[in-house]
Amino acid sequence: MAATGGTGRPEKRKAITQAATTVFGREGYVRASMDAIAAEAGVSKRTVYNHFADKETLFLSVALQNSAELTETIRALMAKHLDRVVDLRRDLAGFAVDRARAVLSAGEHGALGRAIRAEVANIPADVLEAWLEAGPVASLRDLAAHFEVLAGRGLLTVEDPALAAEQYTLLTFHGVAERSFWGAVPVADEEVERIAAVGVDAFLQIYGTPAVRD
Amino acid sequence: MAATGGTGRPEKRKAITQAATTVFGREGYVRASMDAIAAEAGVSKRTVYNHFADKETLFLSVALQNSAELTETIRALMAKHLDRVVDLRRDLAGFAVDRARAVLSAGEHGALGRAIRAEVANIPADVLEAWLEAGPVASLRDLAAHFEVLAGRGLLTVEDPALAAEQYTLLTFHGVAERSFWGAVPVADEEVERIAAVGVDAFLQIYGTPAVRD
DNA sequence: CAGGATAAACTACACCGGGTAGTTTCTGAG
DNA sequence: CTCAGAAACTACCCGGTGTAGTTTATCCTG
Repeated sequence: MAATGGTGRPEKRKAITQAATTVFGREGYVRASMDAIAAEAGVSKRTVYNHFADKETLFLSVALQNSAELTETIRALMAKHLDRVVDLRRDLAGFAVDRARAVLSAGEHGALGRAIRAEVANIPADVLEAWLEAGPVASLRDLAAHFEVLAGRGLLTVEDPALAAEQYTLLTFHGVAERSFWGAVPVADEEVERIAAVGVDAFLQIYGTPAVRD
Repeated sequence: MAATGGTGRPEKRKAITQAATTVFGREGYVRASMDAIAAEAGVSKRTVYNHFADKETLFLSVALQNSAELTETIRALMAKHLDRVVDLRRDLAGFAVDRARAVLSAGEHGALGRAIRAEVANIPADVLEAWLEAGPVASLRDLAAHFEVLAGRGLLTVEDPALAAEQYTLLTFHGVAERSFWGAVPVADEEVERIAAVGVDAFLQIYGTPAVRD
């Protein structure tokens, strides 16, 4: 019967979610088996079902958790690069590179995002919305807030910070994301840096103040 | 044993590839069953295996075919909007809207692309490369050629046509593609038009000649 | 040109080995 | 006495094959 809630020993639960993240990220939802997840967690299948009602519940749970964690990671990268900007072009490019690496690294950080994108047609609308809200939408909002500050300091000319954040993301990130199929295919580091650089160039042609646009 | 080649009655073969495109697009590779494909084609399962060695061969075959067809569709849209440009902003936006609709329509045109993106980790590298070459890469090249012509006419200031084509695609298309998860989630028509409009605005701020940039 | 033989292709259906989600039962440990 | 481990069990579904009989196209013969 097992509630979806916090039944059972917390450390087992942690091991299960960790294992599920790994296996779902590696195999995708359909291919991943509950046996494999239990084995990866070093736990019996009985224990898995003691913590999570069924496969779908487990998947959606780790998906949401992963989304929030990744958003937190990106938020930290933003703080690192955009809180104390001295060289705008350099800092924007630095954030772009770090974010691309964080999301598209072979590790399971972004791998689960691939699984969600693959399974999106079979995810309930409200859960999908929650995932978006905890992940991409939140990051976009964070970035927009940073751009607003930078505009206030006269470093950017931004009328619609949300739009600027989206276009920055498109120009510096989505090209790599698409090329690497969201991390499934490796992309060389220098390629990531090159794309970040030309993306920031383009971004600054749109939003840079004259002092920085050249 | 059935070769992958041209064995069997051509019309049956056509029915099978058509059905496979539909079912793979709707269900994804793993969920789609050969029984379902045979049923959809109105053909016995044995006939399917008479034409295609196995499930993977069938999938990769229709994937490649679909990629080429979609490229041809987009090529036609480019010709329609960009061969005789009179109002650059309007024509660039018109192409963006039409392409987004063509690729992201609920119909199976782009649905198979979702299946490939979902399965990309399990696709042989050479087949993936062929798919890219017949699809996205080809479209990018076509678009770059058009931009070069427009630059020659003094309508755009373009040093690297390939880069301009990629950035145009990012700014006017990838935002919608991501938002709709490549067609899995519907996007309102006016939203597509809005994104195309602001995307073209940004693009022209980067590449427009002074006469058209305002 | 008619028509029947021939070979290739297709259908229907049963079948196999294997794998899956989820449940249950029994056992042992804290 | 409660919870978790181990493993077997149920009730499927899937990819792929084998077979026996039927359709379809082709072509040769009269």
